[in-house]
Amino acid sequence: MAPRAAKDRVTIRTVAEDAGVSVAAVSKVLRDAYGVSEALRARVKDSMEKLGYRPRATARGMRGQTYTLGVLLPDLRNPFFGDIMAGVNEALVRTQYQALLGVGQSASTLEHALVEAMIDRQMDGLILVAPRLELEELISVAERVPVSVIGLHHTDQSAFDTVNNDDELGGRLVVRHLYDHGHRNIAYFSIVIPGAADSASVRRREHGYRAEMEKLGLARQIKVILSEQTAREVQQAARQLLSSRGRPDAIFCWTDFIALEVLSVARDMGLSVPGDVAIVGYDNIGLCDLSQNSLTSIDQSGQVLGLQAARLLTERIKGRTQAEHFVIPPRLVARGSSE
Amino acid sequence: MAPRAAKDRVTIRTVAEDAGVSVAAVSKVLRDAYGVSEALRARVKDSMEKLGYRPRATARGMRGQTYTLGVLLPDLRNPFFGDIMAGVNEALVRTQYQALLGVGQSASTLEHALVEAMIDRQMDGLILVAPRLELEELISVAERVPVSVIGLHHTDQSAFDTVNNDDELGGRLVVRHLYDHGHRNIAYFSIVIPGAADSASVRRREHGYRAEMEKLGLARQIKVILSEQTAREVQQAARQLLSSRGRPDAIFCWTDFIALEVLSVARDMGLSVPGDVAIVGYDNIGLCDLSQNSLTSIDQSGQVLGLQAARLLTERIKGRTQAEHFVIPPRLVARGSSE
DNA sequence: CGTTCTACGTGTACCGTTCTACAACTCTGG
DNA sequence: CCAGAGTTGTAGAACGGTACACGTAGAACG
Repeated sequence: MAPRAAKDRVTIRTVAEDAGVSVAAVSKVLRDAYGVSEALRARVKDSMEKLGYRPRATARGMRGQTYTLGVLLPDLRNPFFGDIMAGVNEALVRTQYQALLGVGQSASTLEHALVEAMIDRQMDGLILVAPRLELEELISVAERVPVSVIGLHHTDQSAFDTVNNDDELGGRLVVRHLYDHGHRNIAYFSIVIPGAADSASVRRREHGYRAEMEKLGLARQIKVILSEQTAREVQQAARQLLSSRGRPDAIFCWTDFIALEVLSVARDMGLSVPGDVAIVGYDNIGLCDLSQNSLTSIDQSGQVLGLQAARLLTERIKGRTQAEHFVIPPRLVARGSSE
Repeated sequence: MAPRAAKDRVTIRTVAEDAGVSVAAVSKVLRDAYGVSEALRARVKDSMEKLGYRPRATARGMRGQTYTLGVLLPDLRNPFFGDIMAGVNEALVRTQYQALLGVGQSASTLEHALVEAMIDRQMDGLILVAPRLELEELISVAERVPVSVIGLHHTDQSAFDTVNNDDELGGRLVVRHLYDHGHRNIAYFSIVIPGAADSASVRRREHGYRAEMEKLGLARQIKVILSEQTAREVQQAARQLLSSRGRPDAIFCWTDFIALEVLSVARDMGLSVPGDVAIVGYDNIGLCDLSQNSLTSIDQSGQVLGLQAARLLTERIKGRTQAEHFVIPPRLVARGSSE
């Protein structure tokens, strides 16, 4: 059997006894509920302190809240999600809430299982980051628990809140920037996301790219490369693209993580960046700043995304029923890979 | 109020009724407990399927297990921890257990709070990755819940299991490799970890470095640089080191994450790598392979670390009381930054 | 044939909270 | 001085599982 502490565990009853009040009174103090005098509150808090009392979240979950928020991340190797989590934790510090993460590995079956697991654990709310779930399922989840989604522009949905940067504008900014630096043959390097809705970031950035290309009279130069997500496939697609006859003179990669791979292939092939080909990413992760990468990117403030998502979620838990959709303006950060 | 489903929630009682058995019988099926016939098990499983029953982890936690394992990670921007999590999840797939993560941001107060939060949530076991907690506290935690530690060589402890690679050997391998490539003036670039015990990876690697240097008659060349963890401080320390008169011709960085920063500074200063200075990291994260980094590193198989930690933890939960200490042999992966 | 096992199920106390309903007490104003 | 309103505290029923103690039936045994 697992090692357990003796039977002398301190519960709400121990505290009540010590403070000479009822269990219900202690519970009220715990929840900052209405109907306790300052004197009683102080007395109970003293006892809790003295006894080192900590409320058991599992027990609370039976009737009330667990004060736990679940965060679903697609992947842990892309440091961008670290930025988001930093924001989430920042929003939650000094609150009673605790964020716990699950990693879905960008697989819808895993994500589905994870979301269900979080609901089974009676989490008070979920932050879903770029989930690969059907809208239908998102709604079904949101009916059971407050949800805040990052990375999907479902701005017409009332069942859950969304937090995004303006991906379409981001795409336009990139094209505009490259155009201003003399590039015309600009490709968009994207990945295959089975069943990706038009609301997905990857699509919105593509829209922005297409729209700006057309606006600049470069409709015929529009080229979208689709690769599988794995490093191997990305490299292969990049190699193929860079060795093709109509090689683009600039590549807009849908994330920095992909851009770094493309950059690697370009270097490997002896191409000069940005001389032979300019490369731009998206997310502005810390690695962009390293001189060996010096990657131009769009900053979408992952930390702010996380912070806002957590804020909206706690609001919703508190009772808001109307949906809110938060959009952050993207900002281009120019570096050596494009100028 | 948060959106909740109606009162028709399906509980263990609903299932029992539907299957025409007692609640206890259903519970037994759920837990794969002894004393249920195949026929009954099948009948109950059918009902559960039909009704879409899912046991509430909060309720289970009150008396039994929650089937939840907590993982404490120091940081989410270093992709190495993604490798570890991949291993953890791999070990847990097709079990009843679910891993949930917390991020301690390498701050002992945050880590402390997180561990307590996990205990409050009645998690069945904890995997602590390179925790910045005093040994005393580790033991205190391990007395309350099964614990498996990654990244601290407390091989004499019986209260918890440990999983590590042989960091000392790793350090030796690096020095040996650099020596073989003609380097003599080899520095160890490390970071300040307040109260880091001798058991910490960062120290063991240093030991290996020192030992091998001495063995090779390079005792007088031993040089250990200590920097704060932030990118800013690391860069500053690296710049100082690389512009000093006695500039080393090789730098062994305690992690890849740091090595990439040092590499950046070297490039920035116009130094040739490995011509002017060779650079070696530790962890062998995916980024090492990118041609712009081409970073020689020690592979410590993060995935295996995670997998073993999860395996040991579930064993301990099942009842093992004797400690196990798992060690993985490190492997040097040579790349352009050192040859 | 009676006794003892073993396998299979059941009944129900219990886990530690929250929350509803209500009692007791204190004011306030007529 | 008392009705009514507000405030502060209490009792006890949930919540949804687990696990212990026990009942029962059929098999094995001597």
